[in-house]
Amino acid sequence: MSLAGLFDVDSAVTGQQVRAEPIQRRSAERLSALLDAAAEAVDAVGFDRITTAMIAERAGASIGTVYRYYPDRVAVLQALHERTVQRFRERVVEEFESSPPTTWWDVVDCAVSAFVGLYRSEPGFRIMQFADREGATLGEGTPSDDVARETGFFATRLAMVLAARFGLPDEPELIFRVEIAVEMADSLLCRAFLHDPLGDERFIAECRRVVHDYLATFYGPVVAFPGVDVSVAV
Amino acid sequence: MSLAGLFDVDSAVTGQQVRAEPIQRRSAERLSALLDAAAEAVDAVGFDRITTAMIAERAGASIGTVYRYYPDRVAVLQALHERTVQRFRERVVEEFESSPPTTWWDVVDCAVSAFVGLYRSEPGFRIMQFADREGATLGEGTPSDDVARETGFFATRLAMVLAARFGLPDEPELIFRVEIAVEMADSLLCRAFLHDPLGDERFIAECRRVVHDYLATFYGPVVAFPGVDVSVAV
DNA sequence: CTTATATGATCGAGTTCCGTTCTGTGACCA
DNA sequence: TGGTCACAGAACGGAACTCGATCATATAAG
Repeated sequence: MSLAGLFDVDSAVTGQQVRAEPIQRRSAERLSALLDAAAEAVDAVGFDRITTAMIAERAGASIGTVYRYYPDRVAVLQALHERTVQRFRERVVEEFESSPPTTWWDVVDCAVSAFVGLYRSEPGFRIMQFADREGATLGEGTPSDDVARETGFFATRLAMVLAARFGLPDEPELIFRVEIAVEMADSLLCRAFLHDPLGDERFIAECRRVVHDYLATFYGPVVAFPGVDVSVAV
Repeated sequence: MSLAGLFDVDSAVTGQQVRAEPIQRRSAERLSALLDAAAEAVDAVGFDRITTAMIAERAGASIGTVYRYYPDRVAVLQALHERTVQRFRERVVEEFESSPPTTWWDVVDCAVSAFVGLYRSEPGFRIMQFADREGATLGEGTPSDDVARETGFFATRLAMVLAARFGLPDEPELIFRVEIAVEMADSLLCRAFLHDPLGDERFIAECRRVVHDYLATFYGPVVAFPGVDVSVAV
């Protein structure tokens, strides 16, 4: 099983948020144009301030067109979220290919780099944080419970890679620990970009260190880990 | 400077979200009744499903009364958030008094216990997570930039306690590291309560371990720390 | 102590804004 | 030329928010 395969598109969780599959090619372009518009709007005004009219206008479409493809407002945001998660996975794979990982740490490093890179370049990337938490707040009758567990899903995939390719023990604990690591990294990276659009380097660096140290507690330190002193200081 | 003083009410960040200060005593009761109602509503339907009418009805007031005290819907949620943060601080102080801390770890431990305890007992406590992130998404023209930095504010206070009472070096790094720790703990504890209303013990325990290990990297391990093996395993 | 008056506090119908639906019109295909 | 796909924007409904009328309380005057 290849790295790319593990993270690939087909294995993604697909919520049925699209109302009508695009028949003509023109439609597919409209669809992505709508998501692009939503992504811009996310950066411009934030999640909640987004109006359907705003999305339609930025996409050069009309209100009706939005509702042709999505059942409601939040479905658009969910679709954007899924596309963003997908692009994140693709970006991780790209990082793998440009600098093939040789240790489990390299895998984590690639994931962090991918996250940071996309946060800087991809409009509306902050939507990553959003839906994960939001799915929980919807609480009771949410149909797509899968979406709420995106982070857990990604962690599971990542754990599989680490087990299959780098000999980490394939136990249930592995998934749990990777999820812990993902959760920590996510929060620290989001914090890094909270006020700084380029991302506060101190938080990014500390994120790498924290994740490394945490996993190294169980799976041994990586030799020649750059810039981190694992020993106890002061 | 006492522990209680460090966390006390007066030093809290006060966003001017209240439209009119209550003159008569009756008003103060109304105000807290509105927040109580909002808190119930948070648990009942989640953030976004909350309507102003819902808050008014639960509080036994009318729509107009809500808008007498708060400029808009989100201001009510922000006020609830601040009150919750305040109660969290008070709870931490209570924990301090019931079992006085003797090491820096005890302080962290109290904070975690306070967080978990309130999540279980205080209605609408999940609002903690919310506004921190949300303040950021509001982005540009937010008048109260202070509110967005609640976490950072709390971390600063906590760092002061650790420095003043437990001899941790009073450097800028301390604040930064405490903020990292708070950020990690926050995300892991929220994750613990994401699907489990009582909080997943595994995540709570791992939160304690992670925070301890991180701070111990800089400030030395705590002797006889319960149940955590600081040495590298496997 | 009673009454007058000002101001705080409350209410809820009315207004506006926004999400969503629906109907009419044009574009592509057989 | 009939039929389906795609689109636009007016129309609808509900929720956020405003505003003037009304009630409650505190202070001042008699």
